[in-house]
Amino acid sequence: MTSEAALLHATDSRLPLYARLRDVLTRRVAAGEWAPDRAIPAESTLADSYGVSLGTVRKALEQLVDEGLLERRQGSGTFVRRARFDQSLFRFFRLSGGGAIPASRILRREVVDAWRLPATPLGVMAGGKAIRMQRLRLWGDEPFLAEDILLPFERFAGLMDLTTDELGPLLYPVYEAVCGQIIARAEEELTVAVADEAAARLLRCPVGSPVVRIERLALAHDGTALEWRRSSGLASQFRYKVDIK
Amino acid sequence: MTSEAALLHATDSRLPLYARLRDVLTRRVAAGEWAPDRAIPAESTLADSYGVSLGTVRKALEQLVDEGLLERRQGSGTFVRRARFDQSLFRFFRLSGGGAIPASRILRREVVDAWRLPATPLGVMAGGKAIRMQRLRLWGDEPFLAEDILLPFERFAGLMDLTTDELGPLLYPVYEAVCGQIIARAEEELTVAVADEAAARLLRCPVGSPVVRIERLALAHDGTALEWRRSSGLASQFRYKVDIK
DNA sequence: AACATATAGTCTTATAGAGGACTATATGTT
DNA sequence: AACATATAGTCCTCTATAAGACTATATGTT
Repeated sequence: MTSEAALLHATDSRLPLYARLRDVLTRRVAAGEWAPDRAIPAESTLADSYGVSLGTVRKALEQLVDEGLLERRQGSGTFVRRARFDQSLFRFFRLSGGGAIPASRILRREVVDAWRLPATPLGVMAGGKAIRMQRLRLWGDEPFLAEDILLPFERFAGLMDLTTDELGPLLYPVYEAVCGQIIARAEEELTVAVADEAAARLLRCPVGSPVVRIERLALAHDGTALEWRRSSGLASQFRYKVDIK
Repeated sequence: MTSEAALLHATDSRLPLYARLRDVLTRRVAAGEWAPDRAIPAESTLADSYGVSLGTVRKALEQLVDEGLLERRQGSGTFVRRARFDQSLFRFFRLSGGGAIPASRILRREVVDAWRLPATPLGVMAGGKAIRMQRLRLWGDEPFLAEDILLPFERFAGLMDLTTDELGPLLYPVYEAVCGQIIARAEEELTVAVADEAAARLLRCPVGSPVVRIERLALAHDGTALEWRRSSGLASQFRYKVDIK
């Protein structure tokens, strides 16, 4: 359409055309215009809509694919990518049994005043109430990860209506199905600590043995913080591989 | 030239043209045809040489840039990228004082029979002799990393002619200048362990305190293993950030 | 010697078009 | 109902061309 074309060319910064188109499309995805796993308009359609050439569209899409926002399937279309990083655990922990998802046991679930929390993560949930969950992840009968999860109540109130059994081992799909909240990306920070009494009891290890601590802030497409969690895992199970170039 | 063009089109796999060109160029870089920081032929030249269009060359180069093999400088040329990952420490350790390189102290340097080594890394140096160095890295007067480095003697014999002072805080430039060995990439694996007596003494920490262990295998462009090292660092200084998508 | 200016060479952006490859759906046949 | 085949729609490869932007060097001027 001419309206969209005008809109694009109006953002008359010094950025090249494909970069402007990329930013425009990012905003449309962030605004939730297309649901995850849904096809966005075809390259040729976009080219027409915005009044640019096919190559320019392709270059914009290419970057968004690299960023992990989109996903292309030849012959089928270009799709909003659904983040699936519960597998991130496998990057960090050496877990026997390939591919399968470790079991979860929810130990606690409560609504708390956010401002009462020990260290409110980044002031995210300032003011309001928060849902707090404690969860244990285990491989078979062996616990290897203790999690402390914090969610802003107003967005995730629906969670409290479910039984803990209904929550299942993967939370992010539940967030989406029950609360309509979609996790787009996350920032993780790893450090090493020693197990305090609580952690030692949960992980069945001696007090003072080393644990890896993972703090994760999960964000929506538009950058608002949706979930914070701190996980403590047995350091003996920890392993991480990197390729450096 | 026609010879090169023929060579490219002869590799008549089912791979697209740009992928074949990419592989051919990879081999030329790996063969050391262009030194690091040296410009390779211009895009237009390559297009002519191989008898393909400019767009095809650009797509091939693009991938090599993404892989970290090449580097483009507008107006100037396309260059073989020099791997500079001594900064990888900063990804893993929270070091006060931004940017500066931590000091090094070489504690030991000797030639050993490779087959005598406790766990010959990947059987790399099988048979021959090896250079073994022990090094301590410190921030000011604070030691934070103890390194055990292994090199195949036949390639790195020249190192034994230098004083340990001449080695300096960065080894890879020395490898290149003195021995002509260029590190292209590396594989690292991180685990958590507890300090044994030797490590505790070096790092000035109690025996049994948690340490992060980094095992690195550094490789040449053609994939031959050039250096293996195991570093142990104070876990209290360890921190690693990731963005997940 | 210092500074401005031109110039050649390089990568970058953008366009247009043609044919191929792949996928999902519709259609027809058995 | 099951299976093959056609078809439309999508992304993918490759070509060709033109003008812009940036860098380094050469040249000229002061």
